[in-house]
Amino acid sequence: MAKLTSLKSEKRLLDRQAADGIRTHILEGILPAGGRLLETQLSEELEVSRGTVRAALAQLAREGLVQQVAFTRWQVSETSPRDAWELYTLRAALEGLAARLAAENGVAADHKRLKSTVAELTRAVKDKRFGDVTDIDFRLHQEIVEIAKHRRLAEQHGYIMQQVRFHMVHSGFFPKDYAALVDEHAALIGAVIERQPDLAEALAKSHNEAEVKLLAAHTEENPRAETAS
Amino acid sequence: MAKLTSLKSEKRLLDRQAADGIRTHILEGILPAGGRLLETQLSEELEVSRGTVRAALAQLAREGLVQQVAFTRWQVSETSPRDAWELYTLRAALEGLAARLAAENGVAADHKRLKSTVAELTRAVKDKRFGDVTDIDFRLHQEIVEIAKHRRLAEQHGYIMQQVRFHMVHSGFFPKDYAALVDEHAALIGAVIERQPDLAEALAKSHNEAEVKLLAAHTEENPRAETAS
DNA sequence: TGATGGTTGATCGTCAGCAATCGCGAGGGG
DNA sequence: CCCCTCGCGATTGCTGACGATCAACCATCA
Repeated sequence: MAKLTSLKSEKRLLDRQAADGIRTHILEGILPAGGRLLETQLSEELEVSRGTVRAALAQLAREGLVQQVAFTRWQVSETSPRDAWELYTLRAALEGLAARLAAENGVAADHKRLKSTVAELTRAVKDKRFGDVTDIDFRLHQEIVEIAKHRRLAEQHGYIMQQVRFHMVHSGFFPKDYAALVDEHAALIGAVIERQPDLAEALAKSHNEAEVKLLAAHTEENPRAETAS
Repeated sequence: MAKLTSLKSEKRLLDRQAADGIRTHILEGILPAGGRLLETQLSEELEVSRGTVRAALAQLAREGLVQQVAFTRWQVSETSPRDAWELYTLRAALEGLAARLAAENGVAADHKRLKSTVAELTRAVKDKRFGDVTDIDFRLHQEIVEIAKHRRLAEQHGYIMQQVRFHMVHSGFFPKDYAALVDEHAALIGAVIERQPDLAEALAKSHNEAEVKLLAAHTEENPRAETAS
């Protein structure tokens, strides 16, 4: 008998699927930041019951993409400069730990995968396929986290990166200095492969600090009327 | 006319209240690790509907105290040495950031509160009120996080600390060297008050690393039949 | 103008019920 | 005796409908 992949391995609970659908809409920017979400409308569009929609919205609220105003409304989260600062500082702390662990634990196969992704990133920058650059950038950081073999870290990092992506889409902030971006990633991956935990952690942190400074400059230039927390 | 206090200040959504009730039971060790939770039974005991119980359990699952086995059962999470390692490494990263921010941002009132809590901790150790020591220890770390003024950090730290408490209750691990505990906390708070971010971050991390080593020794001495992840 | 009260529409919580799935033991075959 | 299969009971997953509660809007009236 040939090896079969389980059919039900990807069978997911309905509320998760509903959350996936809404999440995709939010991350693609189809739903505007601060936009209202109606339970009944969502339940009709997704063809699930209102209870299932409520469970999905609660999940998304935990992920930080949606906010619940008790007894009143559900809405897509807003983006403020304060949020961006929180995301990048927290991301620096988490990725610092991830880089350290990856440098300590990574095996040859991991190193090979990282090198391959860095090469992809370099090619995309050289070819000026800037749309792909962001995706590969995200994937590279995710691979480091996976090598760290830390379930809770991976989960938290995933939520943070989701919010980073959300913030990028809605604030129009994207990296600009692609040459520096490639250099920083190459240095970080080099430290991981050469098993230098301290250096890897430091590079991961400084990489994020560089981005938070760029973001601060961006929000200076593009001030928005956002309510302070 | 006497001033009235808002009635709704403590009015909470019912599913949150249900989650609070179950959470307390779990954190006090009344429900054993791995113990099964029946939706029907909980709804009868808490006198809420099954739907509300499901919402509460989903919330607790997101907090890491409960696990959902699809179509089969809800159960209290298990504690493994791997979990403990994850909790302490992640906690070190988060508290490192918190200590850094607290050292940068703390004002006089914050410093006063920290000193007061350290004094409480010192007194409790001197009086050998070891039950109180743990609570004050937790509160001290929470105060540092609050001073950092970082919403997402505070949220994540809260969830982690909840799981740490859960793990302590169910694994029987408690600090032993109370003198060193007081010294480490005093040094950390000193660095925060003297506005030395680098030192504060380093002390917060080493404090947690010390604990993870104690824990490793503890699990060596008290091996349990736990399933590896 | 500004306070009052009513209307509207949304969320919150409950309930009864059915479908989907799993665990486990009885039963049968080797 | 062991192993496999089947079926039953228990539990979870999901639905639709309902009443209660709450916020926002609007008309009324002093």
